[in-house]
Amino acid sequence: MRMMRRKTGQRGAARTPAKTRILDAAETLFARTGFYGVSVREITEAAGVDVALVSYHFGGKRELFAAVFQRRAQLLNPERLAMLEQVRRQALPGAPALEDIVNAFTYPLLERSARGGPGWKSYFALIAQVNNSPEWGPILMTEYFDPLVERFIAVLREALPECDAREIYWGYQFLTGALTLTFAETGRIDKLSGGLCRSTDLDSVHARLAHYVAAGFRALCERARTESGRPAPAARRTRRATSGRTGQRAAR
Amino acid sequence: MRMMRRKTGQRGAARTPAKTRILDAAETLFARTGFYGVSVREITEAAGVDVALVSYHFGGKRELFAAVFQRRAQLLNPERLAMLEQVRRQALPGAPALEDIVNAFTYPLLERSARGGPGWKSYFALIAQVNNSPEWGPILMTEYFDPLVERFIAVLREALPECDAREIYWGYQFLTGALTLTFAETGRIDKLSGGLCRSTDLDSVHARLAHYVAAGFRALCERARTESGRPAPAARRTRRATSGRTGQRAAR
DNA sequence: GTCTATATGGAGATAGAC
DNA sequence: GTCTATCTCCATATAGAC
Repeated sequence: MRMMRRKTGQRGAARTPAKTRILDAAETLFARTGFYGVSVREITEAAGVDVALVSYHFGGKRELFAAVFQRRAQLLNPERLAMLEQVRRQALPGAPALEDIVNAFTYPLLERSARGGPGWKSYFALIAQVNNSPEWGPILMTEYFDPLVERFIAVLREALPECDAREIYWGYQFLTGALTLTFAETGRIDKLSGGLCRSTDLDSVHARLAHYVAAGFRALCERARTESGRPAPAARRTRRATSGRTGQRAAR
Repeated sequence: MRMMRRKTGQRGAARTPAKTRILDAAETLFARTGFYGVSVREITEAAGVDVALVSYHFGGKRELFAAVFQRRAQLLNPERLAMLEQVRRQALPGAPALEDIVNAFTYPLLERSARGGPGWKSYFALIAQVNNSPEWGPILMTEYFDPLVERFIAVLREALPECDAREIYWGYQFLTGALTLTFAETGRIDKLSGGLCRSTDLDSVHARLAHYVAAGFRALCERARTESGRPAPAARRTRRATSGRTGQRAAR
């Protein structure tokens, strides 16, 4: 995509390889309308290469989709792991603050989506869709990101040693949902807020998400400690934590 | 879907109308692979009706998609609004607890996804995809849900009168991201947790999400109050809130 | 590694009979 | 309201020349 030398024709010294051009174009287009919303012809036309090269280089459309997904995951995950380990070292002999753990998880992503260029931007929009897809999520997210996630969850558990593991898993799910919706940059918050917030403003997300999530984790652990057995917020009575009955009960 | 009387042929007294059968089948299939991942032929075959009826009843495939989306939104939103007003009344003369506001927003959805039957389950999986789609999100979510969201945000602002509006909008975005990923039920948390948590267990989500989100809102308001001007968690020094430098800074 | 040409099947939509 | 038949176009994939 960036700096491409105009279609086919001049194969001078430094022309981008067809395989890369296909990956770049596919990334942009898949991010826009998903796997089924783009044809390989659209991709190869945008890339300025021949249709048949998708089969040659990747095997088929599905393999191309996986290759797009894998390419940048490989670059991201080592950096995120390194940042996590750095955070751990600096906190020794104690455990790191939750905010720092969450930040090590999200910052490398937010930073690249904000300032890494259009390829990264598309990539994260694609992740938003895949993460929420019953078809692709269990395949691609699991394969390319869950090893890293397991490491993060292990460190979160160190930081919350009293906390039931289930609270951590649910807290992580809420985190990844909030994060990936951010990547979709649908502009919905722009309209809702009358322009006060912009979905492209990832620095604002960076400034807030780790605080939000860390507080959420702490609340889950607190809840598990004090009200195990209680089914849901709607069934409580005290003010400030919750007030009155708010409607139907959860269980039953 | 439920109780359908087997294909075409016996048009006895109470056969489900073709229009409904199409909506039901489309809901299931769109939820699985998205708008482009299903053909109208697959839909009408699953519905046991003729292909041409999609054009006749809806105009075309895109209009069918919107109709699927609209059908249940119309049922949900009045109930959510009523629950919100009930929560407000019961809290008078004060403002409701954040947990109760969030719960009024999420409970009618979680409850139906958990116990409303397969149609509702598919519907929410579809919402998860639409909410994270740069193509459909800005159109469908905005049209069918944002009027309701604006009302919720107004009540949240009443409950957090000192808080900058931007914090509320970002807090809402994180909420809707966490909620809709839950609806996708990708089974990722099952694998990650080794079976300790199940993505189909929406009662566990109901027991946790409002606490998590309410704590997150409070943390955002606190952050805005105490550290406006600070760019991000990575740049702080105190322990427990955050510790040390964790890596690159956010802004600049 | 890249391109031409083609095989084979499916897409969405509609005119018009019933 | 529903179905038959068909129009037109596009999909993915591959065989084989260069």
